[in-house]
Amino acid sequence: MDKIKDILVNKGISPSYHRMKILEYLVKNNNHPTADSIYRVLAPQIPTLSKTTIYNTLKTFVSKGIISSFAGLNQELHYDYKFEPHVHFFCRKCQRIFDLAEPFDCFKDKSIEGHLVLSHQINLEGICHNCLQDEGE
Amino acid sequence: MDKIKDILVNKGISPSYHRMKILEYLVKNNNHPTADSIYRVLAPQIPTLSKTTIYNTLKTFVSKGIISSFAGLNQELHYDYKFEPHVHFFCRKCQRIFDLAEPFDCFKDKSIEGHLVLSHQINLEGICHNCLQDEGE
DNA sequence: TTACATTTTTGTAATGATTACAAATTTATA
DNA sequence: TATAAATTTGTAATCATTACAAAAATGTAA
Repeated sequence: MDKIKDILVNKGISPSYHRMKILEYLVKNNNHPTADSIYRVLAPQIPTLSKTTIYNTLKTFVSKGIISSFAGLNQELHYDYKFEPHVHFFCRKCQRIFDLAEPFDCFKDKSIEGHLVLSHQINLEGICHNCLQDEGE
Repeated sequence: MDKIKDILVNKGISPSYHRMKILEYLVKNNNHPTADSIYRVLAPQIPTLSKTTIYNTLKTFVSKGIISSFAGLNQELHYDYKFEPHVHFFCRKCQRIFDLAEPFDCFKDKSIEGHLVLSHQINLEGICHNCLQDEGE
């Protein structure tokens, strides 16, 4: 839990209880949660927690570079603590999101056709391993 | 205009007037429009046009593979008729979207770690050429 | 052409994620 | 302890998108 606090302090964010709990959730669960799914898990444990706090906190974390966000198949924002380079695979059947290794590294902080690239996202879409097996049955 | 009609008929979509005008707009304007921006342009020319028709039509086109869609910086859906492989660059300052050449081709219809990849999107974010120049001034 | 069925479009209301904002609470500071 | 600042809450607003039923347009058969 001190590790969580350190992350916040190092980024100049005061480590309030709610912020620590939300970041702790993100660090421990690499399941691409949405604001709503975080709320559903944490609200029972923290009865006073409001959804606005979730949104505020996530927005703060993204702006400070602690987490990243990306749009899912239905436009809902998902959040990600993971920072090793990876790509997201969206399964059209089960709607789950998988992390896959990034097979190259040719964008970050480069200049491409005169444009300065600060971040990049690679999104794959298709049928996941499990759903392919289910189709076969 | 016959070309527009052919595209629709070939995909099994009956070429109604509104559908043709919307597809014509997409074919002629490679400016990544949103449903709303299409509406703002076409509504004055077609006074009876409703926004729901825009949404319905775009959804039909996407499902038939005539156009593709992607989420912009603010989650709004943008539409694209272009089918040569390309990546999208989002400028954080001017919010414009640029098409850049795709520097490799290693996803489409491949199987990666057991998952079948049907489509992919590469999104870059940063400061565009023009905005970099403005900063220098 | 007319009558009927089907398709397309419209317009309004609903949905759902996100944000704005002011009040309430908590925390830090003097 | 008193006061200021930061954080959180809760409700209401926003905005893109969708649902849905009515209206309009189109196609078809007699």
